[in-house]
Amino acid sequence: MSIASVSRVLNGKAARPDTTDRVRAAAAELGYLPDAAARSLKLGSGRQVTLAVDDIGNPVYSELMQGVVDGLSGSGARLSIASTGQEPSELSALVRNLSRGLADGLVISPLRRSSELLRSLVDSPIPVVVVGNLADAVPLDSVRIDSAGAVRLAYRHLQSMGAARIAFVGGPPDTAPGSARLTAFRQLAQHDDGRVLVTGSFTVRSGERAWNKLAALSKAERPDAVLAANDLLALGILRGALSAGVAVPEQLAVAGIDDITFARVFSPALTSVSLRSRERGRLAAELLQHRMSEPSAPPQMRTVTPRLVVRESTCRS
Amino acid sequence: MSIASVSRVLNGKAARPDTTDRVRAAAAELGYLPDAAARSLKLGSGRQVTLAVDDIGNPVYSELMQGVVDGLSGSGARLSIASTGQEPSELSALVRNLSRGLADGLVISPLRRSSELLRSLVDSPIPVVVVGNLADAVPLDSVRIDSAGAVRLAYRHLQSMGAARIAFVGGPPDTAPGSARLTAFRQLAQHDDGRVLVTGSFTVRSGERAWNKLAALSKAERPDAVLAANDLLALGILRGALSAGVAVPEQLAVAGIDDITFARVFSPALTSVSLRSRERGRLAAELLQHRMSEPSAPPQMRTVTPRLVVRESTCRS
DNA sequence: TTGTAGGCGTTATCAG
DNA sequence: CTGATAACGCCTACAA
Repeated sequence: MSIASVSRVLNGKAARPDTTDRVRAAAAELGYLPDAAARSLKLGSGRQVTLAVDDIGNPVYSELMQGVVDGLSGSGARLSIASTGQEPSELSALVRNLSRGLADGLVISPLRRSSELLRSLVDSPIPVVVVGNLADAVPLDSVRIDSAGAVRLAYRHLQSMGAARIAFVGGPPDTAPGSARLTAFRQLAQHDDGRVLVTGSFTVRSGERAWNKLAALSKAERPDAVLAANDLLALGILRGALSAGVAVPEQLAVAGIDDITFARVFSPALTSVSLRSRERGRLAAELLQHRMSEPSAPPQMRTVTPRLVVRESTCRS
Repeated sequence: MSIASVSRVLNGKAARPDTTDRVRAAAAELGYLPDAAARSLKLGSGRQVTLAVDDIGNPVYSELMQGVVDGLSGSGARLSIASTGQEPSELSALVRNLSRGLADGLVISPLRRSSELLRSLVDSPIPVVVVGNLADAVPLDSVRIDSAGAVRLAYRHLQSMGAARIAFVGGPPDTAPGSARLTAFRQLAQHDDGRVLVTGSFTVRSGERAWNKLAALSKAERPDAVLAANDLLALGILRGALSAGVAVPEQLAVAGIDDITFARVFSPALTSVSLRSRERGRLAAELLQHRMSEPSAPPQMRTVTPRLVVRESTCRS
């Protein structure tokens, strides 16, 4: 029995039936498995896709991941996800060390788009798709959202529900979504007396702290609606308000952005603007596969339209 | 400049200073990166750990992952996580295809422990640590929990808060935690008239459906407390009860198991039994590293003690 | 201290 | 249709 025959049979190439059988039998007998490292070395690719995010603890990224799985399904590619989880912006280091053999394609959704990171991405030895709004000059495939549109959707909705003083609770302004959403709100509210609060992280904890600041305001200053830059912040506000005995939405309407799975579970259920994380993941996977099969095609772009999901936190039915 | 010198410098072996400098300069210039596949082939290991779970969408597994990251940090190992996400019990297939070169160690937390899966695990060509309660005869490292203790903690607590009729909402009985927690409850409640409901999945949706069944009960039969087999089910119950205008905890007390991050965010905050997912992840990573350095040591076991976290859903302060 | 050469397990080419 | 053989890129004796 020769090495070459084994390789052929296991890769589904033509072979005489009895040879095929003998090989299969022997492989089963010995528990033989092809060595993925060697195959990857020889072929120059191991059908391995990596998803890199800052914090897989955030439900948004779990959903993004589900989408990537959807988009990859049937292609035979394996997905491995890398999350720094601890230090933000360790992503740069992660990307730099992503040599061939570890991954053959990368989907990345970076909170902070430092120029260092972008350079690593452009120079990457493997195909890259970015989930986020890049500058047009960056020659990279990307899946984008209309941040300004998302904020506007929520803002107009709050107004239409009768809110007179809408406060904005933003995330860290040094992050891409943090700054985009903040800018969008300022744009909209420049003629209203909208109050703006900025927090240190996109977390429930930060949302609760933001609530405390809001609650300390004088009666006249206090908002009757809050637009939060993401759902975790919104949930923190909601939690704070409810604990303080403030009725939602009667005394305070609250809306978030992202429409995470838990948004509908909360009580009152959270009104939110869906950014279709799952679909974005799917699109990213498709772009990546296209890029892997056609490495020198011009950069592509997909844009996803935000959608308002009205629930109890802004509108008691 | 010779290949060997490059290899030596890049791996931190001794070399003359000026050689070192020249190599580094050239590497930076050319953007050279060692090919991980080739290195892995030669060395027989790529410092790559895989975490396999049924559904990374479940917050429990996100926390487990954080723990594995904690336990791995400083070891230089990379973590990649594999989630079937779609078909339950595709884990078997995943494990069977996990040849050398893809991963050098595996942490797995299977919902269903089919004998097929266990066989794959025992025969695996790479070290394996199981997060879950294996039969003692299975020669595998494992991180365990005291399921019966966890259920008892919640049950006794509900009793001590004055609950007279405690209903149990269980998960799928064909899963390991589903069956263990159900058995534990039956054991405890055999002399009480505790009602038992079994659901098809450990999800919020299933919890809501279970609430509908509970709500359809006659006044006399209706429970005054619910013990749910996990927090997602508990949240579903909570959501259902609140929507129906039932006061929690005054008319219905609700307790869950897992103590997911969102448990404290919910309003009323959910009483739950912590199974310390993050610590279990950390322990699993430690066991795995030990196993990788000492492949033929006898199987080890760690057990984590559950802890009751009392919050508003059982006890209005 | 540096260079040369062999082989890790696989696939692809080329004779038989 | 099958068997021998040459790379893939790396690390590591061993020789210089």
